[in-house]
Amino acid sequence: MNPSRIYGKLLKHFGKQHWWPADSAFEVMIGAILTQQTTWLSVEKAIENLKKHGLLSPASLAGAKTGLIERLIRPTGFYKQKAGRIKAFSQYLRSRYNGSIYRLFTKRQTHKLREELLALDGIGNETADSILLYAGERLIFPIDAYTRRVSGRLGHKEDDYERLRAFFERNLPRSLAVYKEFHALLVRLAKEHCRIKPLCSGCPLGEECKRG
DNA sequence: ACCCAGGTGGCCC
DNA sequence: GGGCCACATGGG
Repeated sequence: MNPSRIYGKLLKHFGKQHWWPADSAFEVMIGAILTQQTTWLSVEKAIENLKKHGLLSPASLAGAKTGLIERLIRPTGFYKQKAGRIKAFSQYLRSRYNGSIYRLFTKRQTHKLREELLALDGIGNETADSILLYAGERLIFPIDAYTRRVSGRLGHKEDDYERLRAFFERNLPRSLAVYKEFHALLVRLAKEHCRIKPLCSGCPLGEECKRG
């Protein structure tokens, strides 16, 4: 399969997705943790709750009561785990970077930053890469379950995270805008057409899909 | 009453 | 390297 051609088709069919919806890089990072294994609608509610309580900055979240964070993010599920993780993440930003997202991202090699993020509790491959791309403006292509499913349907055998990421990064133009948009488009496509019960009518991929 | 959601970490072999 | 499991609310 040719990712660039797929990207063109999806963009033409769906239009721009305008990811990542957030008011700040920190909001992107917190959203990236909250959105694990849940719907974006739930994350929006949680983010709204945090905002209402003034808890959308590293300093405020780092000092908040864990029980309060749990209550505010409950709709996203796994809320005890996630509350501890976003608090610990905020404390890490506070102690290591004085709460400055700018200091976190500026003058840092991407792969070093990636290793550093991966070492944190609750930040795995996809979350780290979403943060790097959408909050850090790094040329990293995140692989999520939908991207895996779509590339499988397109006949691509590779399933290993790093190899799949390398494949997309090798075959896409080196453009932040393209990376951001394509990842979002793949999610959109999979949601509408590649669920377990496939809804293939109207799928913009047509004959390219080799399901089964 | 199921099944799924923009994963991660722990444990096992 | 892989396969299973817990984590948990909310919507179809």
